[in-house]
Amino acid sequence: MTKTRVTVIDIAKAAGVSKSTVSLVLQGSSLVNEGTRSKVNAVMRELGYVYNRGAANLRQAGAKSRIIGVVVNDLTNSFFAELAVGVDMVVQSAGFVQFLSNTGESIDRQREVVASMREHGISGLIVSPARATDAADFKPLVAAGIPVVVVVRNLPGAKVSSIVSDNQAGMMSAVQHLAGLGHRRIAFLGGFPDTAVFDDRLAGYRSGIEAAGLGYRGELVVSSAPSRAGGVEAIAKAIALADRPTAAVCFNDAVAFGVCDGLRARRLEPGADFAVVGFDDVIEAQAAVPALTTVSVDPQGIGRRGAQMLLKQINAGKAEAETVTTAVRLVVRESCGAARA
Amino acid sequence: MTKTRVTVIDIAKAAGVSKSTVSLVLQGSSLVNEGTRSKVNAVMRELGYVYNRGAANLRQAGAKSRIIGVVVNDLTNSFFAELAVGVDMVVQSAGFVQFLSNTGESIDRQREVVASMREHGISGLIVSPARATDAADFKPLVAAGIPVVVVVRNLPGAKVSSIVSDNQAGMMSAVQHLAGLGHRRIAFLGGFPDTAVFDDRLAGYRSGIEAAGLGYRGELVVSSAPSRAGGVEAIAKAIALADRPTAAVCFNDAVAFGVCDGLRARRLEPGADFAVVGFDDVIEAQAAVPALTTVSVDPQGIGRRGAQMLLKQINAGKAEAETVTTAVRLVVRESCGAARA
DNA sequence: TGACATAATTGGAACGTTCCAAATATTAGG
DNA sequence: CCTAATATTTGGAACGTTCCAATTATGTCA
Repeated sequence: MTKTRVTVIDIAKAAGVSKSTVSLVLQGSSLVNEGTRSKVNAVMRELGYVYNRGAANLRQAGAKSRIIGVVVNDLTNSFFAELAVGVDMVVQSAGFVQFLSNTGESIDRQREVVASMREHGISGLIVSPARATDAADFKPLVAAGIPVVVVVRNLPGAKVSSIVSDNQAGMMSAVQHLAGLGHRRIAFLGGFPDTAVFDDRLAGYRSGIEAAGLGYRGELVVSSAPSRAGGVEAIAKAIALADRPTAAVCFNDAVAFGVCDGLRARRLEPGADFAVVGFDDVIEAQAAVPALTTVSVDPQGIGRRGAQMLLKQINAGKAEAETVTTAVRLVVRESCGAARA
Repeated sequence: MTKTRVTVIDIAKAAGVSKSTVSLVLQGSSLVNEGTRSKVNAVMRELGYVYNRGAANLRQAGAKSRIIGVVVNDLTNSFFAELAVGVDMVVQSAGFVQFLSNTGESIDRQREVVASMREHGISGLIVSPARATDAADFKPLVAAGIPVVVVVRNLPGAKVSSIVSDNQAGMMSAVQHLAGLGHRRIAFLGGFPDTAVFDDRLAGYRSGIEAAGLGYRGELVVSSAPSRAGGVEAIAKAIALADRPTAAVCFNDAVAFGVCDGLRARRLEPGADFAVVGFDDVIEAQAAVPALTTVSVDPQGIGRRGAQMLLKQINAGKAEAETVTTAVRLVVRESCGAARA
């Protein structure tokens, strides 16, 4: 209806004060008289005033936009959705708003999205980088004084803060648990070898194998897409091996679910005929049949923690890169066959 | 490093042209000479120029912010995550960015979030409203010329566009399918009666019952929380009826899973001893045991469609409220017992 | 070459806010 | 009633962009 928006000047005129006073009220300054304040507030309500943050942080000439950018590589994976929710919690209670985008593992998209966020003047960025992201990609951001926190996947070589779960310890405990149940041939299924997370988890697998006194054998490591479909594929290859494994640790829960599908297609019951352990503890893990034994990483916690770290850096005005690995724990349910034993 | 950011004026100076020319280049105007353009572009790259969208749309005095707000009521539910991904797809390829927030069904949070988005000058809003959202809540937005599209849950009485799935037809076909399998006593389980979606689905149930020549009987309708736990509760009540049902359509898939749990707890096998049909076709539906027969609604499609509708309204500059119901289809799997027959 | 069209460029003046220094009101102390 | 202190208010001048009207360069035609 009204073509022209209501500005501080309109408020000022209507309330019989100056625009500066209105601005003071907006900022909750203690300089302004109580009576004036309430009158101004009343007028604002009456005229339906909407604060123009764009204009404000144009003047404020700084990174005071109160926008936090969040970039995840796969929002359809509930792990990352949970992560985003965790970030949102602390970001919102700190009076910031979240700018969330999904890259779907596309590195071009990621670049676009980050550029766009920068144009909008985000005051910080939390990112779970797409595969094969170049460590130098976030250089310009930090050079411009915009704090960046990398979560879930770390970016070796990049001078940014990061929070990753303890992939190595988690995978190691999974392997040792299976070994403790008597399995001697334990496969490692799924995941793309060109990621740091894969390397970490594989290293944990290897340590677990060796700690259990089993020999590490390369043919038991079958990589694939880190998805349900990838899991189906991986288990097919593993089952075809001459020296067939009796158990598997999977790159993540999605792969584990795929492995279960693949087992059933071969009339093998996960848990009973073949032990399966996942990684992540996504929300579906406990409701699945059989309930998935998996390494729990609390994505929401990582999100919250990452957001706290970021806010700290924003407030400090200084980006001291720090790296945190969060503890994980094995959650034993049914798919490993422990219930039977 | 550099305390002061690079502006068009810096570029202008370095390139030996005026700021107006630089602005023209930024907008891709055809007025500017090819040579000048490339020189300006080169300088921009060299100095690491970052466009300041805030300043731009301050001047442009309009809703040209290229930000789309997306508000969902539960991001941890993969249904809504998928929806957001669908929105993001079309929004991004149209050169907009997405501002996503999660309300977690809190109506206060929803208000905050929407207010904040407005301050940031969103040019449109897509919202899956929290429960019990007041139809008048989005009035100020549309009054200010900001298009709003409501998805998934409709807001009767609000003059905004909306996209909802065809709840009525979906539920009706589910009932008819069960009737076709020979069931005469079909229950409707789960959901809160104070929502428009519930009313629609219940109406569909009723039509289905009547179309099949079965009498509608109120005691077969058992409401509960639309969750897994609610499903357990609802089936307990239904089983206790004197004239016990032999099949049930459920408010959504979560309820349906709970119903399966509840049946098993009574040594009844879903699919074989009691037919269960869900609604939504969440990602877990096909992997569950037994695979869930359900009404598929394609959240990503709704997201895409909603975004297209919104963009259309933004471009038209005029919000012609339209309501679309998207088709749904029954996906027959195992939990209805059809495989047996 | 002059006249005129066309192509390319350019200085302000906005946009809605915050900041600053300065002005004005109010109060207290003598 | 004057002075000094304190409490409140206030006009500009920014911020980085786009728009407009006006200017200057480049061609074209007779």
